[in-house]
Amino acid sequence: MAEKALNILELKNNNRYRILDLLRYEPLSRAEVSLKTGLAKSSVTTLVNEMINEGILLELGPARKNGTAGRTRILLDINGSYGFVLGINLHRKRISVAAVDIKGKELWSFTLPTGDITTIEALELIKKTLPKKLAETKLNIKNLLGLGVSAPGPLDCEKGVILEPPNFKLFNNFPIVEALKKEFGCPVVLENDAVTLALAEHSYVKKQIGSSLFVTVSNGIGGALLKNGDIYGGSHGIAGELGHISIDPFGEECPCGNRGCLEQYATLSALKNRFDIADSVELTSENSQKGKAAFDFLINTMGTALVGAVNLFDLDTVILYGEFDNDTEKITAALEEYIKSHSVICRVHPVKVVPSGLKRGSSAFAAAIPAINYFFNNSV
Amino acid sequence: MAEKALNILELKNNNRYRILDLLRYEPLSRAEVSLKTGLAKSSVTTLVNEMINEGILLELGPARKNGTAGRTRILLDINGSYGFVLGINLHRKRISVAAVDIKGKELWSFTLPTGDITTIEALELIKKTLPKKLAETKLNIKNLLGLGVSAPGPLDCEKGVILEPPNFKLFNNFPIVEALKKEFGCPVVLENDAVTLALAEHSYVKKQIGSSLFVTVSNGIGGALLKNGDIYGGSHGIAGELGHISIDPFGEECPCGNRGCLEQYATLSALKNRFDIADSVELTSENSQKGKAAFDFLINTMGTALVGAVNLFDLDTVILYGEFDNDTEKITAALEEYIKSHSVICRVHPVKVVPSGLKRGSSAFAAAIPAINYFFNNSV
DNA sequence: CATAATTAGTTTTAGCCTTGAACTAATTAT
DNA sequence: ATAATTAGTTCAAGGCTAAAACTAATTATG
Repeated sequence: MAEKALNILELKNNNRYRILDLLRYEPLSRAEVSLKTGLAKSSVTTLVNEMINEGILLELGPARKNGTAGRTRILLDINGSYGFVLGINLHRKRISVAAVDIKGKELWSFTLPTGDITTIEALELIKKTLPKKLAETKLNIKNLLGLGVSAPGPLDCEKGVILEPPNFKLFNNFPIVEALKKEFGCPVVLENDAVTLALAEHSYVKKQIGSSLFVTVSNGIGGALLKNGDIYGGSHGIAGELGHISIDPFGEECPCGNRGCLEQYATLSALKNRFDIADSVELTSENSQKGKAAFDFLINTMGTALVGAVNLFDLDTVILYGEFDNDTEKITAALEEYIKSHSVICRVHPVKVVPSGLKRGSSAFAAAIPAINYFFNNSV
Repeated sequence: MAEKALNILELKNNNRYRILDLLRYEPLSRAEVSLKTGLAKSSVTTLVNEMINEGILLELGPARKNGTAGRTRILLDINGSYGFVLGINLHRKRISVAAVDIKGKELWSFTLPTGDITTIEALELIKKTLPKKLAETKLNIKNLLGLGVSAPGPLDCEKGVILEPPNFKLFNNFPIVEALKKEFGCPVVLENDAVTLALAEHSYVKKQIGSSLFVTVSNGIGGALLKNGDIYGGSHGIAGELGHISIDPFGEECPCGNRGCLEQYATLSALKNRFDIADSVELTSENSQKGKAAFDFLINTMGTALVGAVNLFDLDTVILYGEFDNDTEKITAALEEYIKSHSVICRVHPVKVVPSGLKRGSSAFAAAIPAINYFFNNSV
């Protein structure tokens, strides 16, 4: 209700966006689009045929519905080759880049190790490398429909500025969005990396219905909150900071200012230090006592933070992405059990904890998603 | 993006609702409405004049803008006497009811002590008492535009059912919305009590911009999350359960299943038991050592939970409502200080902690708000 | 195998909504 | 007193969607 009123000119666009948004998840016939949007069949015909002429949509050809009479449907699909976007993930020690077509297909990706580079140097690196790579892979910059940038920690997405991230000095307070917009002449959107991963999971792995929390575990612990596929961004687009939930107010001091933050306990490196284990495999090994202790510790600490999140957010799904590749199922099952027995809400609505369907190293791909979203509906 | 597409018939209604929604907060002229909605002046004229004819809007008469040339504005306002709604707050030991006109003015309210009553008896009591009171106060049931019901704890707002609340057996799993709809023949909406209070604060005390958490402290501790005035309801409309955030995983068992829940520490009765203090006055008294200890304890426990909420939600305001009437400013100031020094986000965006502007005992009034919202925009 | 039934998609006409421009109305600036 | 400014209205024009009647393509049925 807070947005501007719709004038009649925006109405058409609005309905076009709605149709596109439906087709992003699965090919549908005109009849099905009509049913799902509530628009009249005739309106769908008009809008769809316009978009086919413009090249955004494709007809996939006839497709039979099993065991029904009547004319065969003609499935519609987004035309992937209409254009593409670039995703750039900024990381403490590397920058990774991916090209993704508007259907969500990754065209290529690569990683640049950066080491101790300055902001200006990093920007120059991006400016030089991207056009070269585009030329090599025969992608025309004219078809570049947008650019998504993701980074850890607090950002100001509206202003397009990365804000003093802990353990991350690159691009500190630098107006990266403005700089890239100027260079590449396309829309540029900045988003938290956990947010982009959550959106990627929702759009291209499994549509998230209801309220879900996407948790990333690597150097730090990040999180992003989704409600029916929309990000809940909080006041400054930095909601979901699970890593700095205090699970022990008398615990060690954390660089963030708080004490006993989850991030100090439940990352792989923290567990390695505390329990002297070798790797994530040892966590779920039957033979290692140290591994078992570390596993229990992980479940208790992470579980405590998640119970808080479940109670506050009324979650029904928690998605885990990151370091604990090995036997993720065992970890998610244990966390689910922990939450079930420690949350009020769960007595009524059980929470599912599942591993992310995204493969590791999807950050650059994920960074591209907000740019695709922006293309499809002018909003991240 | 998830809703249905707009057909042209809904467009008009949509714009009417937008205009009404603007006028709920302050009287505006047609020109200002045009500016704020983006609708053409001529469209505003048409829509507004229609609504004046229908009796929903009123012209307040000419009003000068200070120091500008031109014709005087004619301020528009919601017509309070167009109709009213009833709010019913269900509490462990009482039911309170309020009549509120659609401008948000409380017409009357009263409280029924219920004691150990059964669900059926309580329902009968409501069915009998309300029409009697309406007749007494000369309110015509024809002008009853809606009915809002609020209750503590987990609910299923969509289905209109109160779900096994802890410490609250009344209406347990009872389809209250259906029953009342049948009896009174108007829309009935069910909402969590903290949610209704948050909406009341937003609509009739101070418009909440950004992300805010409304915290209620009484027998238990509840919470509701607002983003630009819209409730973030979570998966089942029960987000914000601050009271069962664990602040000590090794603490006492809570009836909810978790351990060391905030609710076990930071309510007035918990503090009374733990520190042997007399009342909330003692908390902020200069002379009481016990009071000081209790105060510090309150700030630390509540602060810990709030830091978690701030980090997860990226809050910029926390609003406190409830038991700590005495010297609330001192408590909010201390909490603000605690959060400032314990949250990552706050280093970038300071969080404000403020006492609610609602007077105590606003539950029934607040319960009516979702019904008003429903009247204005068909959504809670 | 022909006809009916069913489902998909298109064409065309009509109606509704918003708009923009030109207007009236009411006030201040000079 | 006249110009400038802001508020609000009227009305013709244009754009979007809807509904109905249509064509198209397939399965069910005897």
